[in-house]
Amino acid sequence: MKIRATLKQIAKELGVSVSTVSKALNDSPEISEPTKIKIQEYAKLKNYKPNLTALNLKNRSTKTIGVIIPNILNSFFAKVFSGIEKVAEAKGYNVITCISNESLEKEIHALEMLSNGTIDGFILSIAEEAQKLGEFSHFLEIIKEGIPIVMFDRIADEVHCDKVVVDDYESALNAMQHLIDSQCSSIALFSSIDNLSVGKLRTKGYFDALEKNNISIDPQIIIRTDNEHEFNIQATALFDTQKVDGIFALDEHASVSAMKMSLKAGYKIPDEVSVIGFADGVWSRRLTPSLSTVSQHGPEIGEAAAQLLIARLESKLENYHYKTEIIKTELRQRESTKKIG
Amino acid sequence: MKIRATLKQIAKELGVSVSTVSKALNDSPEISEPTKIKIQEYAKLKNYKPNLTALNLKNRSTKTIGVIIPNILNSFFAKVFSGIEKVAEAKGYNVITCISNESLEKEIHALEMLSNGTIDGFILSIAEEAQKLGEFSHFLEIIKEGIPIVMFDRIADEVHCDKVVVDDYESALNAMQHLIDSQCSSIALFSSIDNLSVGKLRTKGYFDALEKNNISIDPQIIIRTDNEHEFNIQATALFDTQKVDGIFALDEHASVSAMKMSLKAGYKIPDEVSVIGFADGVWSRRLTPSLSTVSQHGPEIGEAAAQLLIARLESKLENYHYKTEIIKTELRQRESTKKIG
DNA sequence: GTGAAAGCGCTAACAC
DNA sequence: GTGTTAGCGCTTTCAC
Repeated sequence: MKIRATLKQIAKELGVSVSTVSKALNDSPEISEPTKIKIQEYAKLKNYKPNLTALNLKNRSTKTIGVIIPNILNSFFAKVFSGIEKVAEAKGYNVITCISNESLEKEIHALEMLSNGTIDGFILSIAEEAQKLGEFSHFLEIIKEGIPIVMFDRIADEVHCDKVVVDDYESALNAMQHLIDSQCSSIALFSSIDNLSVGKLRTKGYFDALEKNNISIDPQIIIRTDNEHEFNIQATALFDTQKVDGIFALDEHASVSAMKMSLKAGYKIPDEVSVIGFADGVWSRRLTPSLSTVSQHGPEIGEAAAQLLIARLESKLENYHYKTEIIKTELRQRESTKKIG
Repeated sequence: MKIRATLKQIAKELGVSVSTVSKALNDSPEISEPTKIKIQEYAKLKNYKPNLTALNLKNRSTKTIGVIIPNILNSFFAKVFSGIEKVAEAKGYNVITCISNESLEKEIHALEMLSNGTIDGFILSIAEEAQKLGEFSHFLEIIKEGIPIVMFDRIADEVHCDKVVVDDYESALNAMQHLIDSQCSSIALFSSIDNLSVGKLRTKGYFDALEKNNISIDPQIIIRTDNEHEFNIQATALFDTQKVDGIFALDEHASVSAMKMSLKAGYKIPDEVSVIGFADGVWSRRLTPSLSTVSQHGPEIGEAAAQLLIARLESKLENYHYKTEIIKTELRQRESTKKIG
């Protein structure tokens, strides 16, 4: 194990001072060409790399972004992450990642662990548990310490910071309108994320779309749960007892279950029942029939969040005006919904 | 923006020396109880957190693992990542993540960017481009600098380091045997990852299984490509011209295409054609019919890799004996294959 | 043009 | 028991 070359070492071996070496390697005009060349070549030979930790200490900045994601196995978050990483990489930032696993405790721990000089700022989406309990004081603490936070997707109005969200309410309205326009009149709501901010917004879109179109609400065909197990029970029961001609699903599990259960119940999709859901695009296309989805542009969300954070980190003047950026969704019509002529 | 509390500051405000504060906060027995308490309470009040960057500089270690992943949108890597993160978190390590996006250049860049004191060691899976070109010198460089690397899944025999792999060859043999035992005699090979080390191993398993069972090789029903586009062309052609009663697919795209195209071609699965593939378990279950897969235990791979790396980092004595750990796969029989009585 | 010295925040050996 | 000092690796004034 070769030990890493340092300025001091090079200086000694070349019989010059540390500061000369430093300046030479930074191509300072103070240093004469000959010495500069000599030092630079020697450094290359020795494979010298400046120690970033030391630089960070000096600069009081680490060029590192902390990302806290509730669940990396959820492809939406993986996509957002890829967007963050892309922008970060382009701007010379590192990304340090923690997974809260939807747990408040792990979220707090991650925040603690990184808020000690390791990172310059956070990008995060709130853990389910925190959102369910309405517990956001750990974020406020961090912000009070002067570390900027950008929240995406699952946000909290109580926390003042930059945010990137999807127009969940609008996109629900929109998706519902599409179902209604294609002659669905008895549209079920499928949600296994009723505890999340985004779930609530989408649900509101469902109700408002019905109201706007003078369709009465049928509580029998509405499933609002906060976990997959309970969802499965209720959905199975629903298929046994109710008839629907449309399903609006608020999350991936609900979307796919809607498809699978409809097929099993003998429905023809989309002739007898249309399905629209929030789900991963690649996999939705792979289903037979393919699933129409509300596409959330995950990478763009990540990119926007990273832009926002880096902009704030690099703006000298403190700008107390927090921005909330809204990324538009898109309705992807595939085979699970009827074409509207 | 409140400025972060430092030892120096606290020392001044309390009228003691920096080292007293440091010792008090580290609960050193050298310090008397009263002062200790006084200092500790004041520190808590000021919300003091030791600056990790400074500590890292002092300790010449960062308790941070660099992870380089070819593509986070591939759920296999996301799973491995979650395993890495879990172990790292448990052992008090941070995880810093880069995505090579299958590009050699980005892989080199990530390696460079982090090998300057930012991280203590790497966990990575080789980018497709690097593997295709057989270009591994950048890894050797890093190892020569004394930074340990653990490779997983896509590895290179040329690089001596700790490794974690799946028994790709064995699991291919195994999956093939299952198809053969369930009376498939004309089994297609579907691969869109023929350039990867894992793809080659699985392919070898395919051939050897055929040979062992005295089934002749039919080149007409073998698709070996290194990209999805070319794969789609060849697969479409195959379904137009050939008849098969079994498909062994080496990657997710090939697996799902096999299902979708079979259904479209009017095959009954599994009665007329059986399909086994390497693919994500959750989504395979969601397909109709559900897909039988070779399950790779992604999280376990990540956990093993992290264990291996941390063990090496924390072992004082240099142990030149590199380990290769093999994580067993499991054949998950679902609806796309016939039950064997 | 080159070097000495201070300092980023922290710890630890060594005085007192 | 408490303080002084040196040093981790680097940059940057300020002398020379």
